[in-house]
Amino acid sequence: MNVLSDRLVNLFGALAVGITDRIKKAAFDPTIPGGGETTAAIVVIGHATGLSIDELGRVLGLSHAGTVRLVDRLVAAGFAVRSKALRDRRAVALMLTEAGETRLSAILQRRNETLSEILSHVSNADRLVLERIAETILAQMSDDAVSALTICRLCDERRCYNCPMDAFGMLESSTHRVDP
Amino acid sequence: MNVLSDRLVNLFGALAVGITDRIKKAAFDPTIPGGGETTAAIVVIGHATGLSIDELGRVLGLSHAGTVRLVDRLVAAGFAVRSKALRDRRAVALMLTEAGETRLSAILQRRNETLSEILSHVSNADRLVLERIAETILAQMSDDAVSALTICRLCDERRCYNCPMDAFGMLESSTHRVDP
DNA sequence: GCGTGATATATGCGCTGCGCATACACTATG
DNA sequence: CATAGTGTATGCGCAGCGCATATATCACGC
Repeated sequence: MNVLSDRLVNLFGALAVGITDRIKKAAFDPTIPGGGETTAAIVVIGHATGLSIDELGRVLGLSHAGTVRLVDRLVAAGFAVRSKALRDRRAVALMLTEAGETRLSAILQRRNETLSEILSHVSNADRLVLERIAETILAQMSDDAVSALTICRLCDERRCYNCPMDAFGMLESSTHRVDP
Repeated sequence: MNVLSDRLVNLFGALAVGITDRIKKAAFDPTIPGGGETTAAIVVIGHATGLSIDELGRVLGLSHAGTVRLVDRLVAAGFAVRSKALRDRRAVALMLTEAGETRLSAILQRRNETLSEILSHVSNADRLVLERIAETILAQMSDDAVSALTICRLCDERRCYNCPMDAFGMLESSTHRVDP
């Protein structure tokens, strides 16, 4: 067993909590109805376009009913649509509207700005180590596409070249994103 | 301006979100009534013993009324008590009961185990760098005791030797913790 | 000492988001 | 074509929170 200092454990935990607070605060959009994970829902739908309500609920850790209401709010606000799934006529294929895509871009931009500002105080050499550490830990924190998407539910995955979470595959119902 | 890769931004953000999820899941105690930040309240009261409801509310980011109800739940469950503040007879000095201390220990232990397991996959050399990075970032993320406590609201501060957040001082109403 | 504004706490009220139970539609398998 | 399984939707009630307000105490000026 390695020597693992209590101090590192605490600093690392505090860092995660503090950074997450900042991310959520930055990503929060008051024009999107509903608090909690509603903002994350837009990111997830944008990334895994065509996913079902059931899958979205598992990614966000919500009950089925809660997810239906969340989607109701998103649809009512004009940010997402329920379209017909290709394979399964029971299922719904969720996708963003133009307005939803606009919100998504704004969310991701604010998130990226916040994180960039924070990371700007870390030296170039340390950034390389940090990237390796993050990659190592992330790779062992997920089992499947759902848990990977849960962790990445506020990520700008289009700008995550060689994302380690791609190894966990995609959701059943989501269509492949076509790169612009 | 330094070169800051989009990939690092995303991995770092995903890491923070994923770790925070794990921490909150580990810290969550079903025997404590009320979700949300109720668990964190026990940690905060344990650390800043004697703090007022107003201060607790600012640390947790809740309204005054919400904090009063949170404390109501904690008191009803027997985990905390409202005692009389020394200086100000309007204010309440919050402190944990024996049962509350027991819960606190269990919460912190589960948190520490979770984080230790995650960090066990990081090499010793990288841990040194990670500790330095965390220290650097944390030091510039706080302004005062309230924001420092917010970030540390799930920390085991008794095991955080030379904690960088100590630089931001203590809350007005909290009495100094006496080391055992 | 006394009045005035600020501060700390407590409570009535209503809203929102969520989960549970249930109903319905479609699929899959025999 | 019957039966079990899966995906979605909805009635219902609850828990947590914020807003507005009331009460007690403090701080300060006169």
